[in-house]
Amino acid sequence: MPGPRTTSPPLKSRLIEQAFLLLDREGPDGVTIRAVARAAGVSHAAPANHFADRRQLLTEMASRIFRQYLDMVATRGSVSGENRARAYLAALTDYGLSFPGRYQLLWRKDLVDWQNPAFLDQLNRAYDDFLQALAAGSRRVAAGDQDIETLGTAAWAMAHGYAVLRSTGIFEPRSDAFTGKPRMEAMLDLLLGADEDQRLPPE
Amino acid sequence: MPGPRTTSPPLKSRLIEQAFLLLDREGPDGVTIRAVARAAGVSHAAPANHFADRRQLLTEMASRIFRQYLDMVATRGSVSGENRARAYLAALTDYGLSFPGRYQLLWRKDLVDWQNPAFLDQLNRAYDDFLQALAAGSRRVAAGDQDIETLGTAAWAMAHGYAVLRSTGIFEPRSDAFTGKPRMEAMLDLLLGADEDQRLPPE
DNA sequence: TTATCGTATTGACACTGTCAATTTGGATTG
DNA sequence: CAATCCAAATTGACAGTGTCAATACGATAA
Repeated sequence: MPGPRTTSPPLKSRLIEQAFLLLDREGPDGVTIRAVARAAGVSHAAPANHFADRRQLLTEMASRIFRQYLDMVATRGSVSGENRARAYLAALTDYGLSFPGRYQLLWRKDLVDWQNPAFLDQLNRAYDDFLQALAAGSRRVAAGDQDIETLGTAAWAMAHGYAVLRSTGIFEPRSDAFTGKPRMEAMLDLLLGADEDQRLPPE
Repeated sequence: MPGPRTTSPPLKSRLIEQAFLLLDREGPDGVTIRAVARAAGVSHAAPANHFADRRQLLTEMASRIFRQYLDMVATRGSVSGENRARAYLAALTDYGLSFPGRYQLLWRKDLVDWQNPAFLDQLNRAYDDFLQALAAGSRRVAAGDQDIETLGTAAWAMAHGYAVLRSTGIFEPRSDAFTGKPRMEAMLDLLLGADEDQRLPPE
């Protein structure tokens, strides 16, 4: 039996596709059920068959966004040779600046259901992996005189905060005055140490 | 003649008062023009005489919130004796955790007009003061081998990021495993140095 | 008294999310 | 093949929202 012959791309995927276009163009508030339906060429109530409500649509989008971010981390880590912990952090701000709408959505608790088990599990798994990579690359943690969670929280908060503040326009993109490195790299050096776990030669 | 007999407190201040009640109870999205008008006991279009649109109301609220934050910084600095830079950072997360709705509003670019000159000026002035305090308390900056803006950006981003992530519930309130200090303090130690610019005895 | 002008009210419009009732069309039966 | 069934899409409605236009109100000024 040759499987169910799908007559056209299922509406659900078309809806999500259009929703992402709206998200990138107009931000989270532009993603209304009715606008998505219009963009997909269906009636305003058609999406209700695939998403219980607006929050569920946005939660599903957030889940995909997070997966996309993790892909970026994996790619970056294996390509540039920087250690995995730094890849997590640098990719976070890079992603936030490349896709402001998607990034903003991720942290809008009112629009995304953080209690969603799939989403929560994905996030916890990533954070644990990040902490492990961080511990492996830090001399002070290895020596046992530094709380890995404090370091991890500090680094994650810094990367996230920088992404948010850059995307609001409060911070300008500048380089460190002494090293010439991009600001984010210099900031990570401050926290993680410029001398430890560097893989690239100082050029 | 005993002065102009004001029949009742001016509507504008009553509106803002009710708006803050709504903000604290329901978050930024609960502050609708109509809800504020209802709470103040006037018709739905009455606020239009005092705020051109919803964005302007929320921008005015954001301005007051920022001023309130600066007051908290000043009080904290003069009471605890910690240096001014640390007071800025600690107060930021404290405020964010004490008033989640107000803090969330501050960073909602879609709801608050960051280009508002008064608001922008207030923010820049505070940030410059923060940088100056930071420079005064840092040996490495004083020695001239550390970009003060990188340090300031890192610290500000970290404090803001931590406030946001704590208020979403991603991070739990815990103490540093080695020093026993609150997490935020331990994080600041990582960045600013635990040994420099400490005013309080180690108890 | 009359005129004026800032302020509040009423009413409307286009938009939103969500629910109920209905239609549709393809697959699954008898 | 024809009858049935059922998921999926449509239509229509309701209560909200922000915002605009026209109106009514009231104190002050002439």
